[in-house]
Amino acid sequence: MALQAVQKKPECDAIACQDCGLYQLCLPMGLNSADTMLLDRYVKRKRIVKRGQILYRLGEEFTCVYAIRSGSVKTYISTADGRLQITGFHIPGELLGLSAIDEKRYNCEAMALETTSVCEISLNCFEELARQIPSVHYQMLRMMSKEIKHNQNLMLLLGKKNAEERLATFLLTLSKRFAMRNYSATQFNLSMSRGDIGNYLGLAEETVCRILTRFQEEGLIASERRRIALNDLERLGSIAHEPYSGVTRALPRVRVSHSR
Amino acid sequence: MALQAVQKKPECDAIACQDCGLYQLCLPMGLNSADTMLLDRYVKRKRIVKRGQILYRLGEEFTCVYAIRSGSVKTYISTADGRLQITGFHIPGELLGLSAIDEKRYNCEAMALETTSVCEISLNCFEELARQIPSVHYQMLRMMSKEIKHNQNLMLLLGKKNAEERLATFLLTLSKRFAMRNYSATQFNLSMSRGDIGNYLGLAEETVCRILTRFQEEGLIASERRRIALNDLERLGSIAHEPYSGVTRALPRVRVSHSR
DNA sequence: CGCCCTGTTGAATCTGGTCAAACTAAGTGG
DNA sequence: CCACTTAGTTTGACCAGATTCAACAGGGCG
Repeated sequence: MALQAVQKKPECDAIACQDCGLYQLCLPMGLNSADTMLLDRYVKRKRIVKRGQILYRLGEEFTCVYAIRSGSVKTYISTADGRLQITGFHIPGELLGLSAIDEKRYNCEAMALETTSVCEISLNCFEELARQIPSVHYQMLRMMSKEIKHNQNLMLLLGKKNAEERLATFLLTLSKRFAMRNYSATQFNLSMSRGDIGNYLGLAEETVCRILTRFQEEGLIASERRRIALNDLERLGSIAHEPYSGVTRALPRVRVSHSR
Repeated sequence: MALQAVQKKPECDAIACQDCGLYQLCLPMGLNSADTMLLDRYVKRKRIVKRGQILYRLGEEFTCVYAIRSGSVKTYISTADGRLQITGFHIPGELLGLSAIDEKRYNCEAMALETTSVCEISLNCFEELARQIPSVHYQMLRMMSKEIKHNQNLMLLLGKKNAEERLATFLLTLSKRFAMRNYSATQFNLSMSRGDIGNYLGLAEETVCRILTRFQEEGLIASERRRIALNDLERLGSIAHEPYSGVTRALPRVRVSHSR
């Protein structure tokens, strides 16, 4: 039954897995080599988009999901009067576009932050894939569930955290995502501008700068332009005030908090 | 193929559909009477929770999804130091808990805002249901896709809108959801407190009050405590600055906006 | 009937935004 | 290769919207 995850050991090798984010969808299902072969057939086109180019537009017909191979992408929505809100930054190994399933139209716009290579998987192929390997459906549910959780944490950040907490949270979240993909957790470069970071976190560009300098003065980080090093994950963590995970015990005593 | 929605006319009657939110999952699939019968078998328990009682806790094992029959529920997450962020208000006909699928634990806490009646559908039953009616999977994807879109709009609100815009957006969104379920779009009562509204919108309780009074002075609404009437949907809409839908043309000229 | 919770209003404070300007890095074209 | 342009980043001064603190009013429930 698809709803119960098959938890065999994955057998496709790490290189192939890193090569294309589509594997992320199937890896946790424990595909055998045959399935992995099968998978390869469904990756139709590889596409390169340059910095600033659009991968898909808001409202455009939902035709493909995209798996990022290298580079990075931002997704954003906007008010009718033109204010943008960046809803996510996406790095290699991540899958894009799935949430368009309901309306058959992309519900955000995706723009490359740097030269980016993606796999395009057409919807038809994807459906065929799900027919061949039923637990793909379950895997899709898991990924969307993960995205919902991520978005809820972002809502907590936007609704309740102050500027310092937002920046610290942002840096640590990035760090964890890089670490998960075997990149350095303490040293990486930001493919997005200060403006983008501010936009994403609900802060002004200037505030982002000021707080980064403050972090630097306090020895928490070292940053020069896009290059950044996290020198004190510990202290950053205590600044960030991560969401409560709830595994140890019930929620802490309710403090019907106002924001901030 | 499940990914392609079956778009037959629904055949189960409206009363049954309103009776239990589970139908919402199946309605758009165009179930025939036999399937509808089948569905009934999977609704195991009905449960009544009183105001302030918890439906499920954060981190608790994912055992059931809940369909709201009557009343209303708030869901929220929190920082480790006890600040809460309400992530959603839920009204009759809506389904709760689906996003726990990834981690097999509820990723938020759900509390009744008033005396509320829900259907508990155990995961096992749900899986059995999906086995019997394959497009249930597809329907789940659609619902989660819808939730993601909703959350993104909330991120836009929290990141870029000022207090007036937030309140106007909130009232209109509620109005639309009520209208969709054949309740009045212009007159309803808020089951949540001013504090809850403020928490949800990233504002202080006092700010919510002040702006509601301002709206009332300007004749946009009439409100006395929990009872509210929207007198000028038009003008509320222009205050709200709804998200750009993207159907007519490309995104408006980029204005790399700071927040507020 | 009185207490308590929710909602409302006022005044002071402050975080973070806006505006302006300088500076740096990276292109770009002559 | 260099002057020039452009985009991105940083810092300072000032300001405004929203929060905080506080006091009070009114309903509803025990």
